[in-house]
Amino acid sequence: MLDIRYIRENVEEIKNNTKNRKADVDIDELLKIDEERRGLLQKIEDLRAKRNTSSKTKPSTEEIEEIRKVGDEIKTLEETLRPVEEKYQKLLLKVPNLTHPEVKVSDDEDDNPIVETHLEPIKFDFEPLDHEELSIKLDLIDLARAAKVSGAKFYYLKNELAVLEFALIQYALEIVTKHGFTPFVTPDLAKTEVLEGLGFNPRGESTQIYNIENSDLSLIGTAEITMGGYHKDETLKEKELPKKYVAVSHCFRTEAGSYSKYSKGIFRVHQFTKVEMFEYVKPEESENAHKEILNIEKEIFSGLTIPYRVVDHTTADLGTPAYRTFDLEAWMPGKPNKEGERGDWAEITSTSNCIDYQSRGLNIKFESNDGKKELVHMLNGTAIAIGRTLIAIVENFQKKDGTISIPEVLHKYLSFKIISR
RNA sequence: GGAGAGGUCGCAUAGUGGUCUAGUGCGCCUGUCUUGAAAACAGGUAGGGCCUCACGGUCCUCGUGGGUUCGACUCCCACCCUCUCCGCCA
Repeated sequence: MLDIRYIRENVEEIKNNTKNRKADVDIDELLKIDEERRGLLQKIEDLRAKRNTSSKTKPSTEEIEEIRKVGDEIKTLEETLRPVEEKYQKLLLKVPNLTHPEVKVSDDEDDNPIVETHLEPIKFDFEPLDHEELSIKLDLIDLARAAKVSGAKFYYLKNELAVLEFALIQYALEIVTKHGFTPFVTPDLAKTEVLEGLGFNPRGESTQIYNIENSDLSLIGTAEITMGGYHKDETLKEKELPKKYVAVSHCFRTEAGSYSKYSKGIFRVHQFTKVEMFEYVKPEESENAHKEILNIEKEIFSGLTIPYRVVDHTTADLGTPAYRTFDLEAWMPGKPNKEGERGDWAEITSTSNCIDYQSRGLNIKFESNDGKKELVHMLNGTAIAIGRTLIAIVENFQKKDGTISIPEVLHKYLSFKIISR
């Protein structure tokens, strides 16, 4: 979340930012509620102070009667405050993070500037299939039975693809740990307070998050949740920073409201496995840390020889907690482009610098060597999202004879170099 | 899941309705002493909100949330976590 004091003191900037980011939150309303809240708080505290001094020592009968009235008054005001406080919290959580000055202001989500492109899209001397057609032909996924057992947008991985899941995890872990990241396997569920502190909205309308009935737990949509919550309510020492983590988890998404979006095969699913990088750094280091994470993502996909490009999210496409976000988009020969032809770029990784937005929400600080305490900066980035990477491999490395070759960097984890039947 | 014990200021402990605005020890910081250090002695040692230019004031937090009471670390209820034993289980 943002600092309410900052919002109060920079109203125009916040309003402008909120508009640029197409966030659905009324700043004037927030400020009004905030004022109301502080007014009530002041009254309550004055009354409490009165009661505290009166009740210090044993009061007389008349005094008790008087204090009781004060108590009743406090209770009434507290009841008035409660809904105000709730509304205030709700509104404050909806205010998006500040935006990096280099981010392009746009109201078009598909307007993300292309930073660079690595490898040209692969040219085929035959009509390439999409991953669904190919995978079913080669008995690598089973969507029909997944629909029977779990519903639409679930899948079984079979044969070589099932094994590839683990090879990709190992490949990503090997590269990322080489850069000094500590490996983790995390819980797949987390508490509402953690989700909210990180800027996610687990219980709102059209949420992307599955909630567990009769509990305050949600299925995580990314290990960003569990690794971001890892140091909740902690004060880290300056010398232990940066903390660099890489975590394997399952990710669950309801995909509410995504009916019109591309969802062939396993492109858009309710569950997938992902290896995620997460960092806690000093404020002055977050910009460089963000670049480093992006470079690791590039290293991973360059290693796989998958064509990709890097895009820089516009204000319209930034998530609530992000200050700046870069995506890698891989070339997917089977995905139809806007003109309906086969072959398009598709998001395969995403890395965000959330600066102090999440650390404020979760109360994560660091103590500098001279004893000062300050909020840390928090960043996340995909090392590898298995499902979409499988799509990229299957589609890009398909051969005319219907087989699929496996990128060389993965060979050491596998007993096969080609998928054929 | 059942039975029992417990969760207090960085750590360890005391506190069973009103000098607890939480004591003591350790640790840490400052000072005295010392060439320096140690020891000894003295003092200081949480976080957050609100008001204030500031000095400062005030409120909240003893696992969490409710309740009883003029007043709750202390009493009642629910929940969470840890430990021991039993049961179940990959």
